[in-house]
Amino acid sequence: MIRKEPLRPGGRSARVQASVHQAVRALQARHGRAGLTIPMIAAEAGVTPSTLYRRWGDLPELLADVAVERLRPDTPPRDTGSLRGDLEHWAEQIADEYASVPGRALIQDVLAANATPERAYQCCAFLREALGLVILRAQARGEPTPDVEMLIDGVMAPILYRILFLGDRPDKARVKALVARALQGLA
Amino acid sequence: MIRKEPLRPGGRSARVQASVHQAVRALQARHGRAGLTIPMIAAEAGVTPSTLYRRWGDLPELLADVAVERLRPDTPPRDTGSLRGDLEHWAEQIADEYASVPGRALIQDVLAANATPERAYQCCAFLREALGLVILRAQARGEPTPDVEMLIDGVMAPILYRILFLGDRPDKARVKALVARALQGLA
DNA sequence: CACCTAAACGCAAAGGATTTGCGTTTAACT
DNA sequence: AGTTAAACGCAAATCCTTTGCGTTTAGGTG
Repeated sequence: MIRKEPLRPGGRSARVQASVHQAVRALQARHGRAGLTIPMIAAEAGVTPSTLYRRWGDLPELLADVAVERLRPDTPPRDTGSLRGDLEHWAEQIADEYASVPGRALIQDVLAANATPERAYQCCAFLREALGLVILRAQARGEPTPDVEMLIDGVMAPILYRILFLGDRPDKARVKALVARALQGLA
Repeated sequence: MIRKEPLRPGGRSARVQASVHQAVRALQARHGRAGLTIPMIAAEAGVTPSTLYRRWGDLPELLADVAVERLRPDTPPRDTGSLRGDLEHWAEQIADEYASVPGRALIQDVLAANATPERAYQCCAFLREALGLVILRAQARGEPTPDVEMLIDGVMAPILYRILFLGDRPDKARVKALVARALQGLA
């Protein structure tokens, strides 16, 4: 949904986009992710391949577009009653989601689309938004809080680094330690 | 170089591999990275496309193979006389290298090769090795040292996260702060 | 409400890329 | 020197990608 909406005349943008996204989800669920092609997606979505080539350029771009939508959080972080609890619970949830086979593939799809780095930025923005909410709740409780960048560097970056480069979901103890370290020495 | 060496009969493995790697470097330097194709690389390397398809499967795998070799460090981290100095200097160097346009592309190539996650692991191993050396030198000086995983989480992960997801090379002040925080509270 | 315009789409042909079977060459081992 | 199996070159078949052109659609206008 990064493309500018057609403010000018023609364009059935929305309808095609929706059916293509749905087609990709269906095909990825049915077959694996490997071997997915643009003609295949076009057939499933009921459009011609040239439409997809014109709109997205190539398969990686299309997959990245779908991936960003799927990475968009559907629910805000759970309120556990404390900053530490919120962070631990939410970081665990993100780790589970991103370390799963489909989750890791989504991140790869986003990072592989080298034509539009804005998509990777968008994914980080989802995390920032969630962290911002957690921080606001903590401030409302009167707890001392770190800033968002500290949590990005101290908690999210290590989790994502390990998932991406080591194929390794950090275990609960490590996540707890990352959170503890990020909260260390607050006023 | 991940493939098992041909311990059995045939195979001119090494010769083809070398000329293909060289061809990719030459083509990426001449034209951009975009628009690179397997037939193009095959022509430059003086082999037939089918050879490359049989050995690597597809373009992302081939590019990932070349990228890992190019990410292999050629010199050990400089000895500045102190652990903090070594880490700061080396982290700056890695940040510069990985945040450059070709550097970022190499990392993307490595992460995009979803058939062989071992390559991403290998890249992390390069960093671990360098960090291990820095730590050994510090221990020889009698300095207290963190363990490698602490530095991976505290210094390398944030740098790489920001380069990959934000397209943003952390500035010198942030790198210094990351190092300082990772060294905080050592025995 | 009817008309106008430009973007998006479908179709189909042309141009490349990918796959695959088969014969040949190469390197290690005897 | 002979043997063997992997790797390679070649070429045909298949599939994907690109592109020109006519048609449809959505938004703007009189």
